[in-house]
Amino acid sequence: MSHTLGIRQAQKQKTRQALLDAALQLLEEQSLSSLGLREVTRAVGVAPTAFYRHFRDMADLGVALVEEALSSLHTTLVALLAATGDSEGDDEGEERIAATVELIVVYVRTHPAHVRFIAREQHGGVQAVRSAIGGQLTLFAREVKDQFAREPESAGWDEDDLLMLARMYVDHMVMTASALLEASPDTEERVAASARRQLRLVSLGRRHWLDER
Amino acid sequence: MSHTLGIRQAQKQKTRQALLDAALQLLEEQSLSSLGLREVTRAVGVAPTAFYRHFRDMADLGVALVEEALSSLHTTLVALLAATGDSEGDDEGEERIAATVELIVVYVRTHPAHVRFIAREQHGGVQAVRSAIGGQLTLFAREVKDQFAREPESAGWDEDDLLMLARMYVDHMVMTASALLEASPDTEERVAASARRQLRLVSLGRRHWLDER
DNA sequence: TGTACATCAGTGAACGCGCGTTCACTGATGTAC
DNA sequence: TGTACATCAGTGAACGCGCGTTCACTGATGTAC
Repeated sequence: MSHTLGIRQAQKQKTRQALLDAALQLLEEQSLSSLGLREVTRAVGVAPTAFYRHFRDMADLGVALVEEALSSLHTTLVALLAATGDSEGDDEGEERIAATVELIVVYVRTHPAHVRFIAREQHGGVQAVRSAIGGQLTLFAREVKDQFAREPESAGWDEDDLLMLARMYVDHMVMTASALLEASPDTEERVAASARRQLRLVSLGRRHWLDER
Repeated sequence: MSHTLGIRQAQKQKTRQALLDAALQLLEEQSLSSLGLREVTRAVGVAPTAFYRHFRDMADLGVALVEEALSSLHTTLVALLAATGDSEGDDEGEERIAATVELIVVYVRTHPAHVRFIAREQHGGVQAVRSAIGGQLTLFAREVKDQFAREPESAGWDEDDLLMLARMYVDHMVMTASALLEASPDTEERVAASARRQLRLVSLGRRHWLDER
């Protein structure tokens, strides 16, 4: 009685996923606007024309990749926020900062191609993909803001300032992830240490935000 | 007795500059890895083969563009640091922050194509161009660090922390510039205001950096 | 200043190649009875 | 369960096109005497 999706549809989805995977791998070495449809189908082992059964063009595939990449990032972010919510006041947030950076390090290690894709296409040459990424990052910032709003340190903050702070965190995460990509295994710890100090600085600024009136 | 460079060499340089200008304009709508040599020569009005008198390939032209874009940014940065050096202690640095953001706003208005190029190719698909940009930004960070080192607020800071702070400023500038590009004339002021608040937050963090020991 | 030769920025024809897209097709899967 | 027809993911040939690169060239500019 279980709904098994049908052989045809299952096979179609498998091909679609293969196209996405192949594209993502090819995009490690080039940008979306120079990636060809034939390159992708060749890598998968299907005829070029099969591509059209799944995507209108490469921009369309790019938008699908954004969805895939950022939904996995979303999972990570939610985990990060949950971990962030507890243990307060005891160590000035040092533990949270370490956990945040560690999560980013692990994410980059497990999803390097996704991170590279997002960093590259965030300002890349394909309009539809840029908008998709921008929209998702704005959503992320709003979630982070909502989390911040629940924390006691945010008493007295107005909405705009909270959103600004959240954007700093999100942008900093993307930047750290991208910096970790370029790092070799032995410079990785340096990058992580620098990211932690930057978060510490922002956290200090946050704590003193309302001091001056 | 003045050295007038010669008609031939002057004409060559003029063509070279025309190629750079045409490429920069074409790159507003696409990324370097998808820009063709023939597109560029067609826009200038010379034969495709003339390209090889000036550049080995498009990556080579890209590196030349990085030099052009970041040397004008360098001029702006030096002006910014000079303006930053004076007037201390009276208004918590609010004036300096306003001046910094205003300088970025003006720079983006006067050099939008250069800004877009740097933002796009910083993580783009052409290795040589990525390295060129990365190297220049690192140089910038070092200059900013040297300026910071001269300021009284930096007493007691170690080298690594100063460099980290400088990188935050440089990265923030690039990010703000890129955000301003996407902004319409009526959202521009919102972006600028947010950038100022972010700088204020960092500045607060800087002031309290040594508090905790 | 004038002449003879060298240099070299830009030309234009030619090449082979891979591209995106079209089209009519095939044959396994799905559906109706 | 079996049969007859519909659907549709993937095929393969064909197309016109613009690409990067080669090559021998031209003619204005530069140089030596």
